[in-house]
Amino acid sequence: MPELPEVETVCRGLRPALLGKQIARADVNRADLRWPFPDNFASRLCGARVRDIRRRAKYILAELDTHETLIIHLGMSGRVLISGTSPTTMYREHRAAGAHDHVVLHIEGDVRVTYNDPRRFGVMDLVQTRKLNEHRLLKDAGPEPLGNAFNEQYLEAAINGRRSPVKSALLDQQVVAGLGNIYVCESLFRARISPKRLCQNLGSRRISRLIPNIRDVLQEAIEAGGSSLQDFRQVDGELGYFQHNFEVYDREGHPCRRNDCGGTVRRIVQSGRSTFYCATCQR
DNA sequence: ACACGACCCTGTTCGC
DNA sequence: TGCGAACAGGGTCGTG
Repeated sequence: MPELPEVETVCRGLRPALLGKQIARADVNRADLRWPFPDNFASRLCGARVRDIRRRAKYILAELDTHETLIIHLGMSGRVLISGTSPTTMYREHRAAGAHDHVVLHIEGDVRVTYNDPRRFGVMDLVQTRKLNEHRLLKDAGPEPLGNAFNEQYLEAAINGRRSPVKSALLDQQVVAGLGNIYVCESLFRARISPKRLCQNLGSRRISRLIPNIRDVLQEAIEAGGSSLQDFRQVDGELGYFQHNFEVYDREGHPCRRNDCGGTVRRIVQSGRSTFYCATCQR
């Protein structure tokens, strides 16, 4: 579920609840997610104050005043929910502890941040802030697709000579950081590029079309609060709305939405993942 | 170096 | 209604 727009939505929701606030207690309810939690995880969080919250690729980075940064990845099914009982907060009331609530941060002022992840493909780690960029999960990440470094010259060089389909290349987090299956499908549709086209046959015109279409679809999804499939929620429990704007994702057999195209959305499998596209207008 | 499949784990949906 | 197979937005690892 969580690709760049969903992670960005979570970050934006966490900021008002956490910035400048102290973590009074951390309940860590199991030993691991995808990997073990770091040593003394709960005690290192306890008493820390949150100085900054930002996103890099699909990672949430919470910088603490203890010179450490909490790294959170939502995997496929990770969710973050904020609750509170204080009348000064706008969050829904605390719920009973649920299945798969693996970590609960108790924030000063009776606010809770709950991390829930049924499949446990998520990750949490705590590292020295000054070494953040050397972290194994972050050091090889490609440029942010919404940043200036992600431009035509960069992308052309990054995928030049690759033999793989463009779909696979765009899913590679070293090529560009933060895209996932949904937004790659949607970007390729907007750019009218077949997901099966090999990188080496893209040509500069298609590459230049790709850049603004990737940016636009991500920006629009962020503004819609992300996409809610299954039960992805924003941190306050609200749904995201961008799923209503999908043009190909999960629309197998439906008519292509491009004016006068007349094609039908197809589903194929590429490197084990579903790809949705219109073979009539994507070339 | 690159590209692909298997794998991690649980929940939901679909076909019989 | 029950049951197994297929599938799901993530990434890593080993293999050829």
